[in-house]
Formats: sequence, structure tokens, C-alpha cells
Amino acid sequence: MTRYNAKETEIKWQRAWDDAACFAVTEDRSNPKYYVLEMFPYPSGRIHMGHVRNYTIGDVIARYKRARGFNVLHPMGWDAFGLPAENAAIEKKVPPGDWTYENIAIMRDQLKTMGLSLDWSREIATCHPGYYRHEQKMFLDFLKAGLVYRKESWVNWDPVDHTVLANEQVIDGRGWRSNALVEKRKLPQWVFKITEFADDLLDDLQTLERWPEKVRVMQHNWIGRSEGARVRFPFTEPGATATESEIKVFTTRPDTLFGASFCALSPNHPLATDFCGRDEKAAAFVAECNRLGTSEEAIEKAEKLGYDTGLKVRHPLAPEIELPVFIANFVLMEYGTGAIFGCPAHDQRDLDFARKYDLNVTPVVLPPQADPAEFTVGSEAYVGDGSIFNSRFLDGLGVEEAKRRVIEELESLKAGTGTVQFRLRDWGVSRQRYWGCPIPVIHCDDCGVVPVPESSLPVELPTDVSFDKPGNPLDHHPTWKHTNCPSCGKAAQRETDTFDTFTESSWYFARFCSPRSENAMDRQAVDYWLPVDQYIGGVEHAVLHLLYSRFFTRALKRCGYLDLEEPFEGLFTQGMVCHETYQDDAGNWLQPTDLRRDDAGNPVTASGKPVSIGRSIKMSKSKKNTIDPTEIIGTYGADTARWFMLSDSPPERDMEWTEAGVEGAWRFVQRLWRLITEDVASLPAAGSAAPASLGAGAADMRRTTHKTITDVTDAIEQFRFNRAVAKLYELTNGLTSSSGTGADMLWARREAFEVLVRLFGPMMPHLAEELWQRLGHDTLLVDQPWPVAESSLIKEETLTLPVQVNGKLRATITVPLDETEDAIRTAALAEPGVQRAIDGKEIRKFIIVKNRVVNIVV
RNA sequence: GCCCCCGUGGCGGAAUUGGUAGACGCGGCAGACUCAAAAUCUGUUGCCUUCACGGGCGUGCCUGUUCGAGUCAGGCCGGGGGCACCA
Repeated sequence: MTRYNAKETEIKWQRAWDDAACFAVTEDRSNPKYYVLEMFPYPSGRIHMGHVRNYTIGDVIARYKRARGFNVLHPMGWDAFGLPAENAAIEKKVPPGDWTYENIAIMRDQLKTMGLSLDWSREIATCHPGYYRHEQKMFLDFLKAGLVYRKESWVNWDPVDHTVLANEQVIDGRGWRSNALVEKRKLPQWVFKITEFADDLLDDLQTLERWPEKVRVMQHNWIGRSEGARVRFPFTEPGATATESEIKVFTTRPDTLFGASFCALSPNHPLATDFCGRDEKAAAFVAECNRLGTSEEAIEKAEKLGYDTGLKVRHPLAPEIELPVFIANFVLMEYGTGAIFGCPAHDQRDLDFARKYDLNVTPVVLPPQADPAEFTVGSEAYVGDGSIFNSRFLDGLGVEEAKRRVIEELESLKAGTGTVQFRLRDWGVSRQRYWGCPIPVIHCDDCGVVPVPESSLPVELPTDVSFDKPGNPLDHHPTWKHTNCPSCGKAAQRETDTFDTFTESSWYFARFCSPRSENAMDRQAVDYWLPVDQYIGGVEHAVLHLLYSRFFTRALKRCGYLDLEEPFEGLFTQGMVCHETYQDDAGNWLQPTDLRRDDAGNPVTASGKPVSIGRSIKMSKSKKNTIDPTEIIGTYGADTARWFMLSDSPPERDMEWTEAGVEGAWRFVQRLWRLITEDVASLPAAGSAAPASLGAGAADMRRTTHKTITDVTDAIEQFRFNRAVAKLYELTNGLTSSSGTGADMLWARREAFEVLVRLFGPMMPHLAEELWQRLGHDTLLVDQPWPVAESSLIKEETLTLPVQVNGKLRATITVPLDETEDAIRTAALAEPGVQRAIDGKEIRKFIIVKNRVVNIVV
């Protein structure tokens, strides 16, 4: 008996697929297309189990669809710009480009050992000028189309590293790496106008039927559409401020306008800035507000604070009412107009603020059944529905009606307008980084911001950069940024900021359609391949990457690159790969490979110290609970790793990687190998005609085989791979225990083997290919069509019917399909278990659900 | 605080969408083979009760709808995720 040699076999078939160029595709219109895409990896240096899970799922779909006759595009590339390359440059003195391309080479080899059905001829790396030059062109086109603009915005500035930090990189108000106190600074930033499509991006979520509901909800919340009104509050004194004669506020509750008791400005509001110029204490207050970070934690703890400017505004619908104007720390400049009116009775924040500064609290919404003479608001604002009171012409109206009525009134008085506000903000893409796509503009003292002419693209990154100084190496480079203005020819400077790396991943799926084209994308290629039929990746990209890609697709359409709105027709978000964690008695994390078992079977360190086992969490370097996929593939082969990935856990859920689980998968690989190779000699030759008639045993086997085709096909279609795996186990178990040497039986057995091999082919492609050959075929299994179940075989002739008495199972009877009710009744009553349960009681009802269940009510 | 998802054996999970709860795998137990072990194979494995036949209980908890509920409805409890001074 030979053991299956995974290592040799896998390499052999990978070469065979490669030699036959099985997975290289063109725009072949004789077959329907199917585009399978997994989120491309960042070339960090090694693949991890998350990649293995992601690409295994994608490969099952790609191979399955291919077998179903689709022309399948299944490409792979590298999301190659990013901060880790710069960190490596600083720590290891390796240029970021070299580091990245080396990592790509390593990871490409690692991925190839998985046996994925990828069209490697389409490989792309986003850090290659052949890729990012098109992105620069897109930027210029977006600029022309008004989809990009430049804006002063507040950023987290690290004064030591001289760079902008993302919110996630600010920890307790300090830079994550420099540990310096982060400052808020106003810097000019390039911004993509994603809000241009806010309504479309929201409305079209409804068309994404093959997206997880969860992701659609998250995007829905992120876009955050609110209907309300902009209302103008004029200052009581015309010269109150130098710039404006009024405060514009946004509210979703115009119905509570008569409950207003103050207005508040964001500390960053232009009016506040203006006022601070004349009031030192106000300036000190604003400085204090800016010092507090924007982290959730800081916000949570911060008390609601305000500074009374002493200015007053008039109520827009009741000019005799004057309201004080505060600068308040809880008003955000980024949302609405950066100013609010406060209605303490019906908003908790406003109420807290009003109590602190002793402002009026006038209720204007009366809860149902409440007495208007009695109702007051204490420490809790009333935010529910009700009827309006204390509000002049609105009295007696419901909340919704009052909103409409107020907006009408405001509009007729030109004191405000009904409006829609989004939470979604435009996408700032400027990063003070080296390892990203250069933003193709030039700053000229005379001409201002001048786009780089298309003929001068790409603006390539210099390779001779130094990371010795803090800040952006592009800025320090002796020559790179110095150039001439394309407009007037005078000496000018290049933009040294680069794009946010989410930019590259916002259109790579389109580049795969024509990866070597001189254009960003060939129209006939994207028209043929897009949209991506099935996109697969982690749920952590539910909002940013997926939303940016949806934006980019719309922007590209507007600029004539392609003609569709939604890039991803189907989306599947897979769960994380988890593993137990281990700590020694000092609390140090231990790697799974650092453990051994003592005589009692308890885990101990190499030196024999006790180890505590922690709960299973996502594999991460910091907790040291990672398993290296290359080691697993080296030991067990890719098929075993793939099979285990698909077994047990549903793919959308987190799974736990266990040694026992891998070994179980490995045993199954060996079992399949033995089952088929040991038996093949006794079987009729491949392609033998079916015997004239089949005995009961052979017919039974055929029924099981064809039922399995249906079950596995359905399971794969529904991404229920764990169920597909279970059905394949069942078929295998059945074949292991079946016997019989008749010609009909052996013929049915060959059929079962061939079906089995073809069904697990997408999951364990190398083993399947090898067994297909050993079954006597000289074709490649990957070129075989998916098996089709013969529906006539699947139909059962008899079925087992449960018999209940008062809803409790008492017996089962075996009856022919579609048996008459009378016969079922007789058979059911003949069961001793049924008789015992009836126990001579009167039968009140006899329920027979056809081919389902029998229930006797006594 | 708001929105969403999930609670089934020792464990991962099935259950044709209201019709035999626990498929399949892992683990455990018993046995076969073996000088022995590994590997492999066979049987068994929700809980309680009974010598046995059998009986009772059981899908987080409580109510309800139904001939029949893991599945539907209402209310709790627990876990997870997303958003959040968003006006």
C-alpha cells in the first residue's frame, strides 16, 4: 500500500496546469463570463492563514464556475504601496521598493504552492509606474470633472515625525510612533468629492442583492442621510462680527424651534475664530478644546463646556426672542454647518448644557396623554413623539407635520430651507508619505496649482531617497520636487504628498480586465468582464474600501472610462482564522510550536514550566498564536489545508485552526487515496457502457451518488462549503462500507468514484487530478464539466414517515411514495409504539401531511 | 445611547425554512490487528431513569400561536459586531 505523496503530486499538477495555460483567459464571447476576485494582499512578506482561507474560498468558486462552463477570470495582484515598506526602510535600511518587490516574489511562490486557478499573466503591483500612471491620469480627469478639490482641513499633526496621522494612529493624544503630543493643524489637502454621489451610493445599496445585509447596513449608516432644515439666526447687533450677520445652523428637529434657548458654534467655526481675535479668554477656551484629542475615549470623558460670547441672535420666527451665543466643545465643525441651536427639552446634550449654564428649558413636544399644564422636563430630555405645544402656529400638530409646516414658514420668510444632510464626508487623500502614488500637480508661485500635463505622466517616485530625517523623504530629496511650471515655465515645485493607499485598491478590479494596456482600461475588456461577479474578502473592508470602490466606479463612468455603477455584483465576507493562545506563568505569550506535552498530557514550555491555555482569538503576531501556512502546506500539502479550511465552520463565521482538525483532513486525504487506488484495478475500464440492468444494490449506490451531486452543487452555490464537505464524507463512508462484486455493482462503483473526484475537485484540486488520472483518464480533470445528476435516479421509491401522537414521535413507518391516506392510517395504527401512546384513548384528529409526517391527536 | 447579528451535545457545527433535533467532523470510550506501539479498521457516544423492553427530559430563559416550534410572535438574559457629542 502506497501513501499519497502530497508534495510531489501537487508540484506535478501545478506544472501540468501551468503548461496547459488552463487559467489564462481572453474575452471569449462563446461562453458566459464569470469574474471571481479575492481582495488582493498587501505584500507584507509572508502569506498568513487569513489569505489561505480567502483564496481557498475564491478558488472553489472559480474552479466550480469553470467546470460549469463559464469563462472565468480569476486574477491576482499586490496592493503594494503602504507604510510598512517605509518602516522597513527605516529599520532595515532597505529601499521600500526593493523590500516590496522581494516580498512579492516570496509571497507569489507561497501562493503558487496553494494550487490556485489563477491567471498569473494578469498579475499587477500597484507600486509599479505602469499601474499608478493611470491613477495619476484619473486624478487629472477627476479634477477636470470637478470630482477633486483642494481644501484646508484639520488634521492630526505629529510634530516630531513631521507627518499627518490618521485618527487610528493617535493614541491617548500622542503619536503612535514618536509618542509626541499630537497637534491639530490646518493643512491644504486633496479631497475626492465622494459626497457628489452620496444619494446614489445610498440608494443603489438596495440593488446589491448578493451583498451581505450587514455590509449594506454598515454603509447605510456610514453615509448617514438625515432630513432637516438649515435655519438662519440673525445677530441682534449688525456689527457683532466682522464677517457674518447671522449664524446658519442645521437641525433635524425644526419642529422644536420654539423650544430654542441658545445657539452654539464649533470652536473651529469661522465666526468663533473671528471672535477669538477680539477676546483672549475665548481664544484660550478654543485652544483648550483643540488640545483635547478627537479619540472616542477623549470624547466620552469630556464634559460639555461652553464659552458665552455675550453676543445675541434673534429667533427667526419670533424676532422678540433673543438667544445667547456660545462657543461649545461638543459642536463639530465637520458636520452640518458647524453651528447648532439648542433645544434643551428635547435633546439630551442640549439639556446637560442648559442645566450647567442655567438656560431656559421650554418643552414644546407634549408626550401622548400628558397634561400640558403639568408636563416638565427634569434631567432627561423627551425625545419621543407627541403633539406640539408652546409653539404658536404649530400648536396641536404632530412632530412630522410640524416639521413640514416650519420649513414652509422658514422658506416663505427666507429664514431657512428644508435640506438633506449626510454624515459622509469627502475623502481626503493627501498623505505626507514617500511610498505612495505621487499626486500629479505642480505648485507655481505665479500660476498657483497647475496639473502635470498628461504627456509628462507618470510622475515617478525617485528611488534614491533617504529616511535619515523625520518627515516626507520626497520633501527632503535634493532635486525631485524642483521642476518648472508647465504653464509659465518658471521654477516651481512638485506636490510632495502622495495618495492614500485606498486609492489604488479603488480601481484595481478594472485594471485586471486589461492589465497590460496602454490605457488604464480597455473599454471592450471592462465591458466584457465587469462587474466582478463574486468578490470575496474580510468584513473589515465593509465600509472604506468597498465604499471608495463604489465611488471610483461612478467617477470613472462620469469620465468615460467604463459604463457601470456597481463594481461588485456579489460580495462574500469571510470570517477570521482563530487559534488558542498560550501564556507561561510570567504572562509571556508563547507560540504553538514552543509547547510540548508533559507525561500527563498537559501543555508545558520547552523547559517544562506550566502553560495556561487562553481562548481562541484571531491569529496575530502580538499574541503569537499564528500558524505558518507554508509549514502546514510543507507537511500536509495544500489540499489538506484547503480541505480543513472548508470543513466544519461556515465560511462567513470565524473558524478555529486546530492541529486535530488538520490531522482529520489529512486522514481523509489518505482515506480517499486508499479507497480509490486500491480498488481501481477491479473496476471496469473508464468509459465502459452501463450494464443492461442494475441490481438493487447498484441502483441504490447510483441514487446516493446522484443525490450527492445535487447536494454538493447546492451547497457550493450557497457558499455552504462545510455542508458540501459533510456530503462528500457521507458518500465516501458509503463507498468504504459497500461491497458487491457483480458487474453492475462495479460499474456503479466506478461512477461513484468519478463523481466523488469531480465533486471535491474544486476543493482539493491536486488529489482530484491525480485520482482522475489513476482512474484511467488521460484528460485533465480541470477541463471536465461539472457532473449532472440524473433526476430520475434521485427520486426515492419509498420513504420513512415519522408517526407522532400528540406531536411526539412514537414510531416511523416505511411506505411507498405517495401512499394513500388509508394505507398510511392502517400502517401507523399497527405500530406497537403508537398503540402504547394512544393507550385506548379516543382519536380526535388524524393529520397526514403528504410525504412528510403523520400526527395522531388523542 | 442607536442600529445589526448570534445563543443547539465535551467541541466545530447540521436540520429540506413549521414536520423524525444532533447529519458530518473533532474528541472520548470499547474492541480488532500487533510481541508492542504507531497507523488502520469496527462498534459506541445528548442528559436522566430501567437488568431489560421501555419511559422521561432536552435547542439560553419565560409566555404565546399551532395538530406539531431549534425554526413564527412578544418579553427577558447572555455573547459578538458596527456607529456615536452627527444637532
